[in-house]
Amino acid sequence: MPSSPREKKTRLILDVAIKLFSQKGYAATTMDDVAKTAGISKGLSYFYFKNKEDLYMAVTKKAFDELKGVFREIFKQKGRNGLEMLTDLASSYISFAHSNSMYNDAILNFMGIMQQYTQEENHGQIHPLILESEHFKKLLDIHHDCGKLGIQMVSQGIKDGSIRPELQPEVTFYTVWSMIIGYERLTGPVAYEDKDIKIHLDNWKPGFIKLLQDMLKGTIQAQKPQVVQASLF
Amino acid sequence: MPSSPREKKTRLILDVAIKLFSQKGYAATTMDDVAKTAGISKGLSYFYFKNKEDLYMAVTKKAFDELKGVFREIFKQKGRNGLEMLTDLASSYISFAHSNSMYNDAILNFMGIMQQYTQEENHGQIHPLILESEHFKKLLDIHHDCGKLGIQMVSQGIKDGSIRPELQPEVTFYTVWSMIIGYERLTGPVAYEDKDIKIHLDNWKPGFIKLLQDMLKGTIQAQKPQVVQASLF
DNA sequence: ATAATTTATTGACCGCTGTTTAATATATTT
DNA sequence: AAATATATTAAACAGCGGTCAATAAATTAT
Repeated sequence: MPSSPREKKTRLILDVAIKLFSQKGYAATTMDDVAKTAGISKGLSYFYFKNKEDLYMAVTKKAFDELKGVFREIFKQKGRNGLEMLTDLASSYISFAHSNSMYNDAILNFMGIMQQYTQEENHGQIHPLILESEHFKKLLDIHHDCGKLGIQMVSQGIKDGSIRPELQPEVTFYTVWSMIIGYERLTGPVAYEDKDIKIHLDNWKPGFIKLLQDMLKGTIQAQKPQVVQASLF
Repeated sequence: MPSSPREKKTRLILDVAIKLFSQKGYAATTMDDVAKTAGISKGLSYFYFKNKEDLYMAVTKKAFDELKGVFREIFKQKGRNGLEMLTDLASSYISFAHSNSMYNDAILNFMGIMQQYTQEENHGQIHPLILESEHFKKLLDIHHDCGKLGIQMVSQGIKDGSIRPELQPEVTFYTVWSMIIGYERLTGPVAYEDKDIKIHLDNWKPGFIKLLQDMLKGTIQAQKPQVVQASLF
C-alpha cells in the first residue's frame, strides 16, 4: 500500500465528507464546508472529485465496501448452515445500519438511483454526472457481489437442509434482502404510540427474525437440518 | 365541496407540482418552473406553500391519501380472508408503485424523514421547516392509519384461520410491510444479468408473493382456512 | 542545471435556485 | 367610502454548486 500523496489527499477529503455527512446529512453539508474542514480551497475539492454527487458516490462505495465485508465475514465462517447465515445477515445488517445510519442512507439512496437507472422511463431523471462517475460503475458491481454472496447462502441452506428445497435461491435471497432493507426504513417510525391499538414494537426485531426464519424453513418440516461442516470445534 | 378560490389555486399549484415532479423528479424541478407552469409569479407560490419541502409534503400527502385508499379498499371488500387481503395488499402496492413511481418515491422519502424524526441523535438533521409543515403532522397520522388497517388485516387472518395464530399482528404486519417496501426499492436493480450466476428475476413477483404467503400461513398446516364472511354473492 | 511539462492549488467569479420583501392591486368588511 | 384583509407581482438577496484563469510545486526531458 504505497498510498501516493494524491491518494492521501483523496482519502482526507473522503474522510471529512464521511464525518460531515454523518453529522449534518448530505443535503446540509456544503462543498465549502468540506473544503474548509479539510483545510483546502473549494476549487481543489473539484480537482479530486468531479462534483458533490461524485463525492457522495465515493462515500457510498465506502459504505458498500463495509457491507460486502459483512456479507463475506458471514459467508466464510464455517460450521454454520444457510439458515443461520441468513439470520446472522439480517441481524448484522440491522446493527450495521444502526451504528452507521449515514452509510445506510447512502446505500438506500444508491438503490433508489439504481431503480431509476433500470427503468427506461425514469432514466432521464438521474443527474447525468452520476452515471459518468467511476464510483457508480464500481458500485453496480459491488452491489451485485453482495447479491451473489446472499444467493450462495440460500443455496448452501438448501443443500444442508436448513432451508426448504423447492425455493429458488435468487428469488429467495432477494426476498430476504427486501425484508431487511424495508425493516431498516421502518424500524424507527413504527415505534409510535396509539390509544386504539397498542403497538409494542420497541423490540420488533426478534419477531421479525422469527418470521424470516419460518419463511425460509417453510411449511414442510420434514427434513432435519444436517450441518454440512461440523469442522474445527 | 365549496372549494374556495384559495383552495382552487392551492390545488392548481399542487397539481402542477405533481405533474412536474413526476416528469423531472423533485430535485430537478424548480420553483420557477412550478410557478411558470401554473401561470403565476414565483412569489405567489410561497404564499400558498411555505417552501419547496412543504410543497413536497403536500404532494406526499396526496400519495398517502391514495395509499390509504388502497388499504381501505382492500379491507372493506367482503368474503375474503386475512391472508388474501395481505396478498392483495402486496400486489396492489406493487402496481401502485409502478403506475406512479413518483408517489412511491415520496412515500419512501417520508419514511426516511420519519426515521430520523424518531431517532434523537439525527433529529437535528431534518430541515426544521419540514417539522413545522402542517402536512407533515397529517402525514404522521395517515401513515399510522395505514398501519392500523394492516394490523387489522392480520388480526382478521388469525381469526379466520388463514394466518397462523401464534403471531403478533403488529409485528407481523410491519414485517410484511417491510417486505413490500423493500421489494419496491429492489425491484428494478435486481434484474441485472451475470455470467457466473444466472439471475432470472424478470418475474420475481410470484416467488415473492409465494414466500410472503408461506410466512403467514406458517409451518403448521393444521387448520383449514374458514372464510368468515361468505356474504353477498 | 535548466527548460519544459505535468500536476496541485488557489481565490475570485458565475449562474442557478430557494426564499424574502416591499409595493400594489383586488376583494371583503365596516 | 374608508379601512382592513387577502392576493399578486417583480425585484432583490443570499447561499451554494460548479468553473476558470492564474500560479505555484513537482516531475520529466534536454
